Amino acid sequence: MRYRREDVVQRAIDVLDRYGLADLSMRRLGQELGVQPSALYHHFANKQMLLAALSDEILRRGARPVAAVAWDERLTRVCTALRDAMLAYRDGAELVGTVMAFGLGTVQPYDDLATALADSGLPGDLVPTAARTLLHFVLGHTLDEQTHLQAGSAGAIGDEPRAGSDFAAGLGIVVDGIRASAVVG
Amino acid sequence: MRYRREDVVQRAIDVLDRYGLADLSMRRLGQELGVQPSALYHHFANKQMLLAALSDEILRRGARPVAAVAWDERLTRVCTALRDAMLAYRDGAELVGTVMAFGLGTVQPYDDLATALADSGLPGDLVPTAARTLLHFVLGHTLDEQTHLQAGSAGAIGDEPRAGSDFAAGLGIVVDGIRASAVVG
DNA sequence: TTTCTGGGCTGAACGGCGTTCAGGTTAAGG
DNA sequence: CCTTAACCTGAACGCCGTTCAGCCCAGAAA
Repeated sequence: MRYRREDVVQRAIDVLDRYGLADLSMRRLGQELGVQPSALYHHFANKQMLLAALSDEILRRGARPVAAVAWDERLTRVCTALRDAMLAYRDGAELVGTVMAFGLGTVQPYDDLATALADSGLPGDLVPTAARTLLHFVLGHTLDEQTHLQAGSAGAIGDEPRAGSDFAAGLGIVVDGIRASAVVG
Repeated sequence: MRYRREDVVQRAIDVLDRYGLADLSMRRLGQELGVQPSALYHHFANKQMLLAALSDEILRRGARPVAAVAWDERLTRVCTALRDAMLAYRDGAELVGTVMAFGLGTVQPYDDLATALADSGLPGDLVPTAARTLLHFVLGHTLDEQTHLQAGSAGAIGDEPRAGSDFAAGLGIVVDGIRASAVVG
């Protein structure tokens, strides 16, 4: 059985979802494919690049077209779609977060936010700042949520549920802040 | 030479600041102390606990008394102090971030924020949400900033400087959002 | 059908890593 | 001086990412 790049990505996402990021090693993935670990280096320069490809694929699968609505509603939908995309796979938020921290992978999420912010009436030089602020919130909140969710489902201590509405509330705060800067500025 | 727990923490912070988190291994630290790696396990149950102790110590060293000023000014100072504390050591933000993600280490930063938010007029059930939102922003922004700073000082591509004022601007957005919820709610 | 070619892979090794454990050593209080 | 507990040794276990010389075989070209 010979594989192409996309086959490896698919299988890696399987392993990620079943065993978690910590157990997604090159050796494990090779074994899962019935292949030597070194074979993977014909598809990816190193593990970082493989992870970047995983992150991109997960975000691509979670991408949803955003309707042309009011900028704040649109912003909410983009952020929620990003969150949902990461929550769709085990350790998805951790994966996407580390890939972005290394400066690898798509900047699609940032671009989506910047685009939505263009209609907000925000002064142009605040758009990148606002986009990054939203990104940091969504990444941080989702990472937190996913970690606690998985810790809970692993039979750990009964962490307060902290409903998904907490995300909406936190996002509301940030969007309100953007609105304030948009109206005043 | 025999060491106590705090000696190990001090030396580990040295290694962290000089070589970075990736090169802070138990073997490396043992070697730095002239001690077998296994000796470290008499002071810490595992590496995670050591890192948690490092994180706590770094935050403790950066702690500053916050004056009794208006809640928003106070919030800004607490967040800035947290950022400064993490920026004071190489990979400080990454360290503190991972320790908090694992649910280890102090919750001092969270408590400080929650305390400052108590005077904001925010409805009580929004205080935890707002505190976490601020925490996610500060952690995410500082991690980003520190990563790019260090990449830049390593002679990499000339990333746009993105002045420290970007932090203030982003923080301003979130604080504005809190003010909006405080006034309306 | 045969030849060629290059993408995919093997197998072994290198130098790391966190962690465990049985037992030795040493500083400090009685 | 003796005891005791804290501290440490040395070796091993089973992982990890990555490199490299060379083999194999599907499919295009002749």
